[in-house]
Amino acid sequence: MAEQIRTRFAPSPTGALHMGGARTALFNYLFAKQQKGVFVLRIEDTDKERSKKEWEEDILEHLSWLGLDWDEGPGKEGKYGPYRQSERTELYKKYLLQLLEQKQAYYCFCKPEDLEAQRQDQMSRGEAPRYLGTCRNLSQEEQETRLKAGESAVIRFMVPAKKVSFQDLVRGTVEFDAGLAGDMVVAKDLNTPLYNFTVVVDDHEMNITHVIRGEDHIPNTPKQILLQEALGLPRLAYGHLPLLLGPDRTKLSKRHGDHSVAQFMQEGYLPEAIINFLALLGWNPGTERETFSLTELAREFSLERVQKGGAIFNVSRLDWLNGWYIRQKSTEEVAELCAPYLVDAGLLGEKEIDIQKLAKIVALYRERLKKLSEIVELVDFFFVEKLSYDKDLLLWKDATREEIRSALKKAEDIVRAIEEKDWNEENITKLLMPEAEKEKNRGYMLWPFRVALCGKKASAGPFEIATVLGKQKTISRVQEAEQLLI
RNA sequence: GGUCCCGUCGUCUAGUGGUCUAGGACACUUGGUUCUCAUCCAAGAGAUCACGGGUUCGACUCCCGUCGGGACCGCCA
Repeated sequence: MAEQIRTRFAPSPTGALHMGGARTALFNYLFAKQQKGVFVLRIEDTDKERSKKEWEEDILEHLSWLGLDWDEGPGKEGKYGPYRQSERTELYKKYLLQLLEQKQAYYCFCKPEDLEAQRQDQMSRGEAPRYLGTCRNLSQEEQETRLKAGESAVIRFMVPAKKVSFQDLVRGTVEFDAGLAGDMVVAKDLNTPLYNFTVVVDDHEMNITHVIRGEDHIPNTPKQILLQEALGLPRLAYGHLPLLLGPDRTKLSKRHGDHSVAQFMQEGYLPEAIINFLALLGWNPGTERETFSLTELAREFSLERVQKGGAIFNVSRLDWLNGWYIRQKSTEEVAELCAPYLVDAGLLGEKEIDIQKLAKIVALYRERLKKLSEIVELVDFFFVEKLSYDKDLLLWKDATREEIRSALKKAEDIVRAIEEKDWNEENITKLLMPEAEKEKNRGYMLWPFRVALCGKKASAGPFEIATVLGKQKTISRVQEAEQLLI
């Protein structure tokens, strides 16, 4: 039996889960699921300064919201835990000691300021900045005495000066001269290992088989491979994903605005839409199909079909997908999803939520929604007592106030004659439409009638609105409009 | 600057030597459907396949070069 595929998403809790991270997580999830493998979530919180519990919570919460459930990770302990690097210090220490004993790592006493000056100097001369190896040949004794004397030091890995090439799952052969940057710091001390080191240890210890991450990690891969070789660990499979880009074609970042998943969730984007959108950014099924659920994606996904070039994060496409997913839902479901927005806007009390009633309103607007948050300004007129709008809005084309007012009066009379029990869309349409036909064109009656009911230049149809509004409110709003025109 | 990666409509992309006078989707424009908006339907505009040179009977597809864009060069991850 072939070895089970294991992928991982390894965010550092130094900020909210953003779209780029979500897409990396998604691709790892899809690859694992499609191969009947395991998707691991590992929190890389070795940077004690910048890591915050709240960010970890944000990441966990939004990953779950997106439906990217991890098989192992925080809250879902498996046999390779713990899944927070801050809880694995002893493990890293063991490997650090191994490296030191093998004389493939050494203590470096160079001052950060000196190193920085060196870098500046190299840069100014147009050279590649690299560590010169000042402490590389310090004897064991000297290292120990200086350490005992309390001199501050870091641990450097003796990077072999050789070319490393690996088969990237999306790019093919990638070759690097790893020695170029000089010996790298793998830990500040035995209890404070750094990124490139902990990744190598954990990916091995957690039995990860495929490392799928952003293209920005390509330069880290050869370093990690060399570390694996020094530690005697097997090499993993790597796949580097194209970056998510801003409109200026640079890596998506804060500069391009807030792209946290939390933000999109608040605005009323559906997880299905975000997943679908993200999946098609850098990957495609090879068919002309555009919409996929998570499960369908997991079935279709393959790393071979992942794009090499970066992709611009194009919100209008997300909007279209989001609208599409909203239209796929039942009115009850959409009402359920919209309710919190109406409550937040103060249009509805928490306790007054009646999904059946709300569904009738939502039914008129479901196909107009791109984001759930838009529901508020679309349907607010159903919830307020008195409308406020510019009276000129009632005027249709070249009609005079008088003409409009009399059309409204006619509509009012017709509507008034309808019995409460017969108040439904069919009847209202049947009685009002012929009358509207008598005008120069229907707009002379329908436009002001509709504006009178909702106070907006764009809305659902007048008969639908009247039906939901009810007879009393319909009549009073038409009367109010007539008043405005006097 | 060095190293590495990438380069088909505005955007996401299909395309693995001939079926491509380059297909789809979003966005855009126009028309149709009960006044508006949206949906839906139909149509349209939009890509000298970055450029130059090879290889080949034939290149968007293979090779080389050029140009352009990006990522990375931390005691962050």
